[in-house]
Amino acid sequence: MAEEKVFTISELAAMFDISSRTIRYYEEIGMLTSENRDSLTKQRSYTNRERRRLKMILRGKKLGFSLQEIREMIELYESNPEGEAEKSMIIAFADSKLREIEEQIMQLQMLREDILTYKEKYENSRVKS
Amino acid sequence: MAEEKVFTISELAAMFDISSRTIRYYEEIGMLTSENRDSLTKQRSYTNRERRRLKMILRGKKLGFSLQEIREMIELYESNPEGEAEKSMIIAFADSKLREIEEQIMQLQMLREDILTYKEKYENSRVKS
DNA sequence: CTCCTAGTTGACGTTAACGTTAGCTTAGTT
DNA sequence: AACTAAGCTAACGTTAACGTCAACTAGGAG
Repeated sequence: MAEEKVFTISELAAMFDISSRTIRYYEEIGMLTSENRDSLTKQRSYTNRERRRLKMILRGKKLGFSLQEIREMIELYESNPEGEAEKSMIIAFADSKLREIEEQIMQLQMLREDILTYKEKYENSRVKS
Repeated sequence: MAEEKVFTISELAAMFDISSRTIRYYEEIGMLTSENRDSLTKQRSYTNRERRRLKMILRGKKLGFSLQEIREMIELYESNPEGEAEKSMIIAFADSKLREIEEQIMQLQMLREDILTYKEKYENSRVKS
């Protein structure tokens, strides 16, 4: 197996155009982990696994979810349910999130239509170039 | 013309399930106006026009936009451009917002797919009822 | 050895978006 | 007349999500 590439905190920050502080903050509140820190220098290092996790967090943010909501989704995503009851709970949670997301998509499409209509109003009133 | 119905602040708040304070706050930062306040009691009253405006604000919030961004969109929406230059600016702004929104819709659809896939994984592993 | 760069840990500062409380007025009961 | 409900202003409080700054350490470059 190829040695997996690891990143420093500022490399990771640059990738997503955020600050190092933001990454440390996410760790502070337990949304990101940095195991295998250099035992001497205490420097953090990140693997692709953490990079993907961070990407999920930032996607959630862009969609308007709070870090708290994102945390719940991710925890669910990475949970390993034991019994049938837990599985059912997960499915129920997923369903409710799905409805939320579908509602959001619909609203966005309506907003899109509104803006389009609005825009056309001005395009049609322009002088022919 | 029929007399237009007006609402008190708490009626309006109840309609949208928000607090009166929130409405006053929106006025404070200039996103909502309440003309025609009772000259003696200083009580605010709202017409359908303001109700629609509030609805737009709340829709924006649900979609994850900040009040500042929403303010810009509404200002644009209600602006009355004079020359061709202004119209072009409005159209350009609308286009950029449209791209933003379309991107957001795409991301949401991807998230939706992810959740669906994830959910099916658990549904298929359940015992037949 | 000196300097510079990157990183670290506190800890306090900041902004948006309201919540909460106090003290006052007015309108409508009882 | 006393009380209650709804609203008002002014002002301080709160939470999320970082920004910023100080004081320190380790690893190279020259």
